[in-house]
Amino acid sequence: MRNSSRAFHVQVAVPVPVRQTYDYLTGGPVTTGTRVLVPFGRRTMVGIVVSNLDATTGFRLKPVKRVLDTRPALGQTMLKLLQWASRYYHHPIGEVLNTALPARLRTANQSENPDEETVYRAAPGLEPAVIEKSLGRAPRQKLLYDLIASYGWCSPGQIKAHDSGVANVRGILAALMNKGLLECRQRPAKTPDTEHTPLEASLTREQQQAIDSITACLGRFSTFVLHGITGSGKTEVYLHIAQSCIRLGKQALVLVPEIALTPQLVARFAQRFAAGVCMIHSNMTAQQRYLSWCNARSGRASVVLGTRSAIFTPLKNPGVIIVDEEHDISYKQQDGFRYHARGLAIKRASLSAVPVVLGSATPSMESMRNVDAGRYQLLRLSRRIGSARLPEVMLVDTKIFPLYQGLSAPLLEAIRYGLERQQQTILYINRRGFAPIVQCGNCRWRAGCDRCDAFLTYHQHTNTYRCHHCGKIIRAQTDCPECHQTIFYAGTGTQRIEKVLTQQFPKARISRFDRDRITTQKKLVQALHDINRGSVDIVIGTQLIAKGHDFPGVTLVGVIDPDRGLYSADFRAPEYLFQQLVQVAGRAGRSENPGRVMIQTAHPENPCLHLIQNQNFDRFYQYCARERETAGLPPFGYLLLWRAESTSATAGLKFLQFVSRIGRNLVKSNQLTDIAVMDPVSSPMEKLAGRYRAQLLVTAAHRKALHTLVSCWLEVVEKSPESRQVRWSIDIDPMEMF
DNA sequence: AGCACGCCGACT
DNA sequence: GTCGGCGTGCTC
Repeated sequence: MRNSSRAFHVQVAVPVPVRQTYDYLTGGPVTTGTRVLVPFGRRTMVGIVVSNLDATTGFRLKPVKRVLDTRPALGQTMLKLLQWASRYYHHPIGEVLNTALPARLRTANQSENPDEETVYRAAPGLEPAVIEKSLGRAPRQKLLYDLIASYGWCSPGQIKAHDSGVANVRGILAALMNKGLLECRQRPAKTPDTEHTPLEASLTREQQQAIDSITACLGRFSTFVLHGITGSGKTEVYLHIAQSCIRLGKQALVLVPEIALTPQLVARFAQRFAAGVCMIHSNMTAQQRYLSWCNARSGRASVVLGTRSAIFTPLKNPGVIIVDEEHDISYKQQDGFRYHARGLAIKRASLSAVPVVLGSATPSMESMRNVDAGRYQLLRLSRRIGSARLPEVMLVDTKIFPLYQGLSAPLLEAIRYGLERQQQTILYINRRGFAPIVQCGNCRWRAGCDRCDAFLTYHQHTNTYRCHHCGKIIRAQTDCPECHQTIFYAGTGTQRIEKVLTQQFPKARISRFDRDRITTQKKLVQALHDINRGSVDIVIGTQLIAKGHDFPGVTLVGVIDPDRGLYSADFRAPEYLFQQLVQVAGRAGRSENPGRVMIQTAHPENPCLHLIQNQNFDRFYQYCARERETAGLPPFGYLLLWRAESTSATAGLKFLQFVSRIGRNLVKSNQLTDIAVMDPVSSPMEKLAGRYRAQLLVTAAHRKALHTLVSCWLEVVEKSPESRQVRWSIDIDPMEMF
């Protein structure tokens, strides 16, 4: 490649798994964050300029093929955030930058300018007879044509907003254009009207204090933990803060764990801020996401509401970042670039000098530790709004009250009591299907998945055995494949509870609320609606039911089987159990009628359950904190997990043994204290979907030393031929260890 | 990640 | 004698 007279060099991050950038020649300096088309080996790729250089590298540099943006796709703050994230998570910069771009910008396709929109009007000067002839046999085209003719210049968005009952507006517009009945032109995109419905006037004193504290910090960085018990009105606080931002001409970024599961929160924002809200989630098409991205960047959207990846949405004028249900582990990406959206939210807020609000009924240990250390400010909502009180929680000892088909006599009695009074019940059981145990009564053979280290669950409705880990489905058998004796089904899932209740309460209206039944967003909304208008008496649900829904008619919550969560290998199990139970318990007693929660357990003496019973978050936090501090676990120590997977049973472990040898040598040679490299082990579920997984845990007392170690460690490992034998990854601050 | 180069088994 | 297996190495 000729080294021409062009004097400018740029460093470009290319989306490949390599911890390095590549230099190219340009005709002049290029603003960092700009997308460029570059030759890369035999390929042509879209990269991002990360810096301009004046020094020559000695390489025979290739020139950039084309500069793709007039305005950088990644702004300076976003670029800084992503470079920080790349270092923090030790993930290649090119891949990090790539995940932050909307899919539409990952290719060189010349994007139409989203700041302009196409508007249409009826072509002038046409004879009515001509129009009649063209549209006589196309009623939907006629409807739309008449609408446009009466409107004048209008955009597809405005046409859709008329809700004329016509689907496929764009297709029909195209048809009308083809017939020559419409003409079109470009115009600057219109800012949606942001007329708001008035905010709730009556706030509790605590709500008002929280709002005041946060709005007082608008314009500078500050981290708030909003600890609000279930039903205390956190959403109202978010809405007020967003409102204050908008008044200052700024935008609010709101993260939620899963948009599909929080239609009520989404609806409240949409109601308040109308067209000013834009959504970012995985069910949208690439084009829809891109439009939301553009609306956020141009400032047209005043509220951006999205899941984990929405933390990468550019904002013209950031005002506040809100992370709802901040403890939720779905904020942690579980593959590829394993970032935590809460962590990025805090970093982003500090770079943008805006406040960040972490809201939860059960804040994470990490956040509470930061409160203790004085880094975050704690705001509390300790009372429910209106006349609602927190439910009373009882433990039902199943050693005293034996279970019949998963249900104890006191729980059945409580359900009957509720039915007589037309009050609703939620039964929480975090296990789908009919029975999780499929076993031979004679030889003890048990049905397992051949692709995973997991047993199969019996699903009665379809008469199948299913693996809940890889999705494998096989036909149910009548007798044992080993000894041909009869197979029996033991244990309890949602379907069994449904069947038993139908027998026990034949007149009750029972609805099952799990992934098998609720398959689409539409069904979810329908099911929530049915519960809220009282056409259901008993709801049997998994985690799906626990998240953020407001059910005013529910007075009883029964927890069928929390014991699996009590004695798990994962040190975070008590925290997760607490979060889950507080969340599901919070569904009870949200209006005038007091609520009751009954937890069935064979271990009523368990301290964790006691703390849940008292719903004393602070004591629960202190209890967990003591244990974690003693063990040097997060948030008092730091974790790093090497993961490896392979189709061979031993390759992963072998690779990690190699990795641990290198790690230990580095620890020794650098005299690093307080860092422990454990032994590689098979993952708790070693085989998953046909692949064998292993992991290597590293603990450290200080983040900085661990960070430095990882950098050297990776360098050595990546250079080795061993690292090419298996698929491996590194997980900073791992949340789940399976 | 791709994509090519490179060195050993079953085929026209 | 070639076609093609996937191990190894590089991409400014």
